Amino acid sequence: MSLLSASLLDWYDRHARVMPWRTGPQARRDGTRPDPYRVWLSEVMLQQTTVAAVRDYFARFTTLWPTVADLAAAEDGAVMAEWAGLGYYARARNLLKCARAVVADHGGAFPDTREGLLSLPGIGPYTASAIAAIAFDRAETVVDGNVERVMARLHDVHRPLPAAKRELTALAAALTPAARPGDYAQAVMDLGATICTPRSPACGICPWRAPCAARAAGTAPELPKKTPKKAKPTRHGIVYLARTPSGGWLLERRPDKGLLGGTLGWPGTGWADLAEPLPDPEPPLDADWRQVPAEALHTFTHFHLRLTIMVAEVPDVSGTPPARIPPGDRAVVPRDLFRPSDLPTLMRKAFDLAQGAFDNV
DNA sequence: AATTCGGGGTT
DNA sequence: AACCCAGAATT
Repeated sequence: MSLLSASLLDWYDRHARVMPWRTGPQARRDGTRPDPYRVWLSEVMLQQTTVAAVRDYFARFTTLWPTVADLAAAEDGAVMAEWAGLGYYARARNLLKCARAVVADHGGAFPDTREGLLSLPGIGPYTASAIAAIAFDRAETVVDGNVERVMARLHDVHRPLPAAKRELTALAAALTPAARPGDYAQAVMDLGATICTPRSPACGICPWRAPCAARAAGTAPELPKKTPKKAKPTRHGIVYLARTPSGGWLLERRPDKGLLGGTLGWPGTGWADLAEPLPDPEPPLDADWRQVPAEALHTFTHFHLRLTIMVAEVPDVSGTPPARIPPGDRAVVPRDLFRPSDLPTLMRKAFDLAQGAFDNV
């Protein structure tokens, strides 16, 4: 093991705060291994998502579905409902595909190699390495945003991302030790998350202070370089919230592909750029629609959205459980089966504004 | 290589 | 506002 790797593992042993879903160095010495199901679930949830945002979702998922077999047997709509608010909903769809593939094709046990894991839905280069290293003690190299930043600074790499990805991966691989690869992987990421932060890195207390090239050059705070991103345009559309006298709501499940794919929401128009012709208002049914005097404002990865909200009272019809609404379809969900927490954040914003409008009538 | 995927916290 | 986040899939 290199001196660099050893010094980082030493730092990790002294400073690591063990994540709730992991066993730490102490547990490893007891001979226990992390549950691959929990490692997988946490790593998928943590893709582009902060630990604070994930914590409650992870607890809920593992309570509802303690094993991969339990999750594989779950209803699609139930999983989408529990994922609501966490974002990147393709992760939830792939989560189910992956769980069902593990049960159907691997006897209910996750593959224990990087290559085997890579073949599963929703598991890419990072997650495959993370599971292999953390759950199965394989000497694989994890490269996430933290590791990219740490390597760019340690070696003073000025080539911008994503072009520098291959170079940074090679630099990280050269440091990965054969011993304790899972702890080492978490150590590099912890270093990036707590000391080698994007801005104002705490170089003074960094275990790699001495060997860090960017620290010596004074370039640490400006690394890694990144190619500039495009500005976000603003789009807008209309949603229609229909409520029945008994308190039911007309909901639809979006098609599985595209933005918010597979999630529950309100019927509405498409979303057009402000410079383009507005989408034709097409209410889902004939009613006395009233406009709510407030818009739902939301920002996605690559555009801003302003949603006009229309509300109306419509006659009662027999209801449908939300999880039973198939993709592309719509139905009235009875009052006692409707949970606003089942909605993605945009649709919940619209609901909250409409709710206020109904209350004021 | 570039784009499409959420949402919230930090600066 | 811009940037960031234990990225993956698609084009």
